[in-house]
Amino acid sequence: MLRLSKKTDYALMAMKHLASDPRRRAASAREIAETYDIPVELMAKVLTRLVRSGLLTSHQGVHGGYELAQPPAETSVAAVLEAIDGPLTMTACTHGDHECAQFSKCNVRDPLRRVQDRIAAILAECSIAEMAADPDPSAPPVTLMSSPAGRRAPTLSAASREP
Amino acid sequence: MLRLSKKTDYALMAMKHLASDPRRRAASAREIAETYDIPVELMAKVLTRLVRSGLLTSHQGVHGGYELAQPPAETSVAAVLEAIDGPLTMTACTHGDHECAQFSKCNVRDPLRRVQDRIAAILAECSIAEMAADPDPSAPPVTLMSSPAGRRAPTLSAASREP
DNA sequence: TTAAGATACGACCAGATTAGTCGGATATTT
DNA sequence: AAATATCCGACTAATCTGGTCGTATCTTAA
Repeated sequence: MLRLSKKTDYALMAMKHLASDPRRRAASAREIAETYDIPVELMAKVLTRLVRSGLLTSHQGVHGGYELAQPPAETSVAAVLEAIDGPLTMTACTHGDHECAQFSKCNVRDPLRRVQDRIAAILAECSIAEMAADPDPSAPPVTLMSSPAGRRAPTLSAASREP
Repeated sequence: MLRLSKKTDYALMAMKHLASDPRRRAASAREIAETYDIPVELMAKVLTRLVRSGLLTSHQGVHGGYELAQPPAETSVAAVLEAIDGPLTMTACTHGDHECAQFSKCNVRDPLRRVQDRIAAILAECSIAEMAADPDPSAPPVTLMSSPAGRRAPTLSAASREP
């Protein structure tokens, strides 16, 4: 059913979290994981993959954490998918692997490749910034009355969700 | 990686096979399976799912088999996917299932849904007829010198597609 | 009437993939 | 030195998937 892996979900959540964090400082794996109820170790694993792919930068030590390596408008959803799950492949034969038993006789290879290209285009067009523009249900879009000087913007208080 | 299941691949192969079969008569599961080197029982299972979804009609008995229930231009790739793997869902929460542990805090649900909608649109737009229009690599498009009297009309191939 | 060729259906198994866990190493700030 | 981090690999458990098997039923043709 063309489902995204859970790790990819987590990666996108983290990317959006970082993109919409007004403070724009490093967030730790623990912080992100707890915000969204994700197992910490798993979140950490996902984040290091994003670092290795160049989408995040990391900083160790007491006030370390992760930051976006690029402005959110320049990171595509496709890039995040690929960072976690490897190249986008709808079928076994998409990337050179002629391991599919039907390879020589397959009659849908080329048409499917075209469909895949169109899907890849959609994912490449959609940026993290666009996702971040979407109002976060658990964090009201705009400061309604709080943060007079914008110190701790309300987005952070995802913990104080409605009961 | 958004990969199609093997069963879906097989289903699409079968659909295209039927769509581009010039004879336009029922093809048996065995025939299709052998053409593409697919395990017969598995092919049969896939085909019955397509029947149950109304994309094929079946006919039992000695000269039975499967036929397209509709003209190929009216069956979308999306319909085939759904017949085999159920509704298209990129994420766990797409269709009402609030079973995802992150449901209440998820910040990417709505944006992802929009992405999914766009992908679904692509799959809905692409018909089996379009796939069949694509030349089948293992079956050269036109009879080069055979069929002296045109019993097996050479026009069949992709040429005879134009509603 | 019977044999052959076909679909229909459900149960089952084995391998692969995925989600999640654990333990330990290393870096950085206080 | 202690606390808070990332980093890394190995491991387990659960789920999913591809594929198999057995059996029942239908339909045609000899």
